[in-house]
Amino acid sequence: MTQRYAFYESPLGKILLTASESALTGLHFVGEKYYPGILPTWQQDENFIVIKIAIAQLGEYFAGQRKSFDLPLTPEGTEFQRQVWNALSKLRFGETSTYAQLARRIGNPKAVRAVGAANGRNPISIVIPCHRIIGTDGSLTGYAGGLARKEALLRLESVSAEFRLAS
Amino acid sequence: MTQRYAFYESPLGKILLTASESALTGLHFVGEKYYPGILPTWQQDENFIVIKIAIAQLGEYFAGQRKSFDLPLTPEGTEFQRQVWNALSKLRFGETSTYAQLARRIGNPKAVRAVGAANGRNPISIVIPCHRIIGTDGSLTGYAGGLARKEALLRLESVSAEFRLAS
DNA sequence: ATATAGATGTCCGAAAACGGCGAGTAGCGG
DNA sequence: CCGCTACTCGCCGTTTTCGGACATCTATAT
Repeated sequence: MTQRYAFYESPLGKILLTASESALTGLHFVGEKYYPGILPTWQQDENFIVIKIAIAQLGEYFAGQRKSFDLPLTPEGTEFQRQVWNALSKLRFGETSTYAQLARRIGNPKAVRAVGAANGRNPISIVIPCHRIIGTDGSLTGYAGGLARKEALLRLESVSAEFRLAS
Repeated sequence: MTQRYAFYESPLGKILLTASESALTGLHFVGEKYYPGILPTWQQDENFIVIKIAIAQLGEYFAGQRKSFDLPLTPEGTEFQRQVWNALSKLRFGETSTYAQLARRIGNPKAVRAVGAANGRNPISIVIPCHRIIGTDGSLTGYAGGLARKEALLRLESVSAEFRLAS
């Protein structure tokens, strides 16, 4: 099963999209913490249907016209990670939650730190909204793409980011 | 141990009274500086014996008919605070004292400022007469319920407030 | 197997800030 | 000089803040 990929120039920097035959498998800011790189066997194809749709929806999202994504996704990870990402996906545009709440949500209330780790390994940024998770004390704490991007995304979703930073 | 409470409309404003099973635990002007608020678990009961007596005696006090209160009290606070409130209670109607004198009285002559703080946290206003404490230079300096009320109480006790203010 | 690190949260102790003050000093104007 | 005001500084308990230690759970690397 060959992977296709393409780049998209977002307002927050260049993004790499990767797709399997039938679904999106990755969405990473170029050069971010866990940036996967490109294998020689992959083929670049910005017209591949899944990728095309993804890029279109991203455009709308950054323009403030879209509040939820509608795309086939197959994020690859362990059982635990998929639980976390699953719970993540239920957060809607503009909502935020904390690592502790998320841990409770998946029925593993003490696995707070593990949730943080899993959150960081989210392979499909933005679409799986790992940026909506902040610390219990309101601090942003971290983001694979850099805190600046996390703040920008939250601001885009009109969650008063300044307020949170002020505290 | 559930708390009961009731309100009393005094000439100086609405007052919240709270009581434990056997004694008065609080007496605050509504909205004053350290106003405690009401917890959902408390029950309103203006006919509870302790509260009833308190209200009756307050009525007499404000009418100028009563010069000392006769009520079971259990003010909650630290060791130091209870010392201060205890010493306070020995001041009689019409008497005044200073923060410095009070500090000496409890054998901690240098804790003047701390006495001021403890004074401010008095949970049972009027009955524990924190309003009878003024600055060494005769100024009223402060009152959780507002200086106007302090002055009014002192005037009610016929301590020539005008004289003190004039100086 | 075992050890280690991570996009956390809680707890506890130390340290600093904060008051319902007073005494002491320095400036001002009578 | 005298009286008054304004300001600084020491004092002490309480409250708030801050920082480090630890608990806890997964994934990754030996």
